[in-house]
Amino acid sequence: MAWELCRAEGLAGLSLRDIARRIGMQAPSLYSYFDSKHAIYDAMFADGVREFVAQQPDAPTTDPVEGVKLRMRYYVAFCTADPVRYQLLFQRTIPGFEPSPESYALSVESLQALEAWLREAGLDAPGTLDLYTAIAAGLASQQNANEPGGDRWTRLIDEAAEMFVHQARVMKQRKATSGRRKK
Amino acid sequence: MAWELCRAEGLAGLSLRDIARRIGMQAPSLYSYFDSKHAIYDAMFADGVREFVAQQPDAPTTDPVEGVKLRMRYYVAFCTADPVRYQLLFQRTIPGFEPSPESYALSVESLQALEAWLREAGLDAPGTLDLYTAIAAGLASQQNANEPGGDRWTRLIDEAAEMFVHQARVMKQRKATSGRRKK
DNA sequence: GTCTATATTTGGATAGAC
DNA sequence: GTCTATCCAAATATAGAC
Repeated sequence: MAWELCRAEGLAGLSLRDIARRIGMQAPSLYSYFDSKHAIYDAMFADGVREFVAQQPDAPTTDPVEGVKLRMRYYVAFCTADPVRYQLLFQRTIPGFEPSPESYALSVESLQALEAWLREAGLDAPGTLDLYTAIAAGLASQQNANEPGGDRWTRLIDEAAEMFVHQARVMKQRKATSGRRKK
Repeated sequence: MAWELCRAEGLAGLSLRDIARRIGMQAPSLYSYFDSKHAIYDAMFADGVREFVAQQPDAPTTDPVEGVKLRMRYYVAFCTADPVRYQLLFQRTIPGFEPSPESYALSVESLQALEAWLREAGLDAPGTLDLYTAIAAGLASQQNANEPGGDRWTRLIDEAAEMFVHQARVMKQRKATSGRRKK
C-alpha cells in the first residue's frame, strides 16, 4: 500500500483529513487500516526506521575515518531530507506519541548495529557511541531548525567525523592507560 | 508580572486553559495581556532568550578549554532543565510558530556574543561557531529525546568540549597553512 | 482586570449506505 | 473498503457582567 506517500509531507500539526487528502482519500477511510491517529504515527515510525536501516550504506571498519564519514553523511542526509520524519523518529516531540514496543525495538536494533560497527572499527570506549549520536544528531538538528534545506551544518560532516574519530581514539587510549595504572 | 511561572511547565500540547490554570487564572483572562496564543509563545520565546543570556556565566577566554566547558555545561543544563522551553527556543517544532522579528533579534544577538567569545578565545576559523552549536545542541537534543532527566549525554560535556577545542585549533591551523600556500 | 457564558472552528472517531 | 453524514470533545477566541 502507498501509505509511504504521506510520509514525505508532514504530520506534526496535520489532521487526519489532511493526511487522507494527500493520498486521495477521505478521513474515515483511514480507519480501515489503522485504529487511531497514534497507530498511524506508529506505522510511520516503524516504516521510517526500516527505511533508515535498509538504505544504510556499507561502511568500511578498516578505515574508521572514512567509515564514520559515510555513516554520518547518510544519517544527516536522511534526517534533513524529511524534517518531519526526523521529528517523529529522533526528536520525539509529537505530543502524546510514543512508539509501540515493537516499533521501538526496531530502533534499538539499529542503534545496536551502530554500536557493533564502532566496536569493529576499534572505537569502543565507554561513551563513544553516545558521543557519536550526539554529534550526528546535533548537525541534523541544527540544520533542520535553523536552515532547513541548506548546507551550513551538513558541510561540516567530514570535519566532525574526523574530530569524532580522533576523540574516540583518545578515549580508548585513556581507558587503556587508566586500566594499566589500576593494575 | 508572573508570566514566567508557566514557562517552567510546558506548552507544546498545552491549551490556554492549562496555561491559565497554572497561574491561577481562567483562560479568557490571558487575552488582557496577549492578543493570541502565538503572542504568548512569542513572549515566552523572548523571555527564554533573555534568561539564557542573563544567567550565562562568565567564561575565561584565556583558557579556551575551560571556557568552552563552562559555556557548554551552562547551555546543556539550560536546555535539559526545561525540555519544552528547549523545544520552543532551539528546536522550533511548535506547529505554526515563528518568533517575531524583535524576539528573534534577541537570539541572534546571543549567537553573535558566542561568536565574539570564540574569536576572543582564538577559535575563529570558518565553521567553528557552527560546529560548536552542533555539538552543544546534539548533547542537549539526545539527552532530552532519549533520557530526559538523566545524564547519559550530559556527562560527556567535558570530553566534548576538549574535542571541540582541539578540532577548532586544527581548523585554524589548516586555514593558516592553506593561506600561506595560496600566497 | 477577571470572571462566566458562549460563539466558532477544528479534529478525532463512529454509523451506516453503497 | 470507501464514501457521506454526523457525533463529540477540545481549543481559540469573543461578549458582556461585575
